[in-house]
Amino acid sequence: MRSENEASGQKPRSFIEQARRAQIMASAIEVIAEVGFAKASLALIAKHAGISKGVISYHFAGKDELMEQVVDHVYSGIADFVLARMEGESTATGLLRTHLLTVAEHMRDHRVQLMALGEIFHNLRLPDGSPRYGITANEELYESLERIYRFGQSTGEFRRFDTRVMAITHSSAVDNMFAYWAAYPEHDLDAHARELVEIFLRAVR
Amino acid sequence: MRSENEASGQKPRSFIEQARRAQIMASAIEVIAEVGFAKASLALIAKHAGISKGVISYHFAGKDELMEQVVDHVYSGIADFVLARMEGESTATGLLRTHLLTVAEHMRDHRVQLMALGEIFHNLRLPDGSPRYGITANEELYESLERIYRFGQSTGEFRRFDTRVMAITHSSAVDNMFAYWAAYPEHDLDAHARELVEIFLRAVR
DNA sequence: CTAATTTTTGGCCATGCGGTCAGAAAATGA
DNA sequence: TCATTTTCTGACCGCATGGCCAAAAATTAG
Repeated sequence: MRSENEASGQKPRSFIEQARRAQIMASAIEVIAEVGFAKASLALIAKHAGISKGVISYHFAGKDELMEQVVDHVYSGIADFVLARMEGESTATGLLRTHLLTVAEHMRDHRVQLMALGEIFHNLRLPDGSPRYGITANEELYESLERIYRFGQSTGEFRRFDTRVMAITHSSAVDNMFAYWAAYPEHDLDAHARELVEIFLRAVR
Repeated sequence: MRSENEASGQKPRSFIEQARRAQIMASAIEVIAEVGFAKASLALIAKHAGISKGVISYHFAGKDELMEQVVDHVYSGIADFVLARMEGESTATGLLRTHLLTVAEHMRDHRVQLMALGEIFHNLRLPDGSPRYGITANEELYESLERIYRFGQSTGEFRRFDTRVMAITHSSAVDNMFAYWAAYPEHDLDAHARELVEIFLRAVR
């Protein structure tokens, strides 16, 4: 989303600043994936990175900003990868198949990042106690999936159905494919994704 | 699972004991549903129940036991309700439809219980830091869903497919139907469930 | 009624948390 | 080289947590 010298903000980040932020985010991802969100304290993240705890406070406004940066980083990594692969597709069927297979392929190489993403997603809360990212944070994803399904309906590839329910179901199938594979690493991710293609293509036909 | 005087354990629970445990569990459910697992402290649960914090320690071995009792209680509530409704069904198609519709019906009347269940499921950890209930806690559910799908395959109602992937997808569709409705209470739960029936029956046909 | 037992209270404890800060160290620039 | 700025350290703060316990209160038994 942000290249490196946005017109909006203040001075550009120094080299050290960028490197430290990246290092701290990477450490946070690894710690969260290993011990879970609740036990991923700043002290532990700092220790794992081999730095003093104060450095995190120096480079980030607080724990919440660090977590949000991690989410942005990991999430845009997925989006960039998947959207690039979908660009060539012209049919709704092709878009659907490519989306499912590409997401699975990306998961294979980003296990810890996605585990951390899920932990933060489920646990981070605003100061008032309400979830920072709840289901409501999926709205953008739901809308882009609905666009594919409506496109398929408009071309006659797909039957009529509630596109919102289909998008929710699709999204949850992908999330749980990852969660299952994260718990059982020997599970065949690609085969799972191919099964999902079959399931959803039959469901919409 | 446990009626009221199991042969296994020690002395039966006194009346006061049972009442207090039920009261504390109910309070825990409401507090967790409202402020989330992380902020649901024993102090808050006690205050919400109008009792002193020490009472909880007196009636439960610790916070973990309280949480596990809540999970057992809510979970067996679902299982009892859904299994009773499924008893009359003789076809795999009927079992599948009944399962989806009955789960949705149960959700409608047990919003806070299920919100609390989800919070505990996602957040409770063993002393060593590993999840108390992860995806692996779904094994029993997956197996019972797989039994339905394999039954349908054996009668020729359903095509051949990977029953494990189907069970995971089915289970996640139900979980997210609830999560979406919990976030958007005006969402039509019954219509959602009927869409799921359509989706899965087409997927297996 | 009295003694024994169960239950409740409210304060206390050690622990770990996120965040802050003064000063040391390192990098930068003239 | 030396002054200035950036970066880092390690100690410290206030706070909330889960758990503990002595004593009070309530209940039960004889």
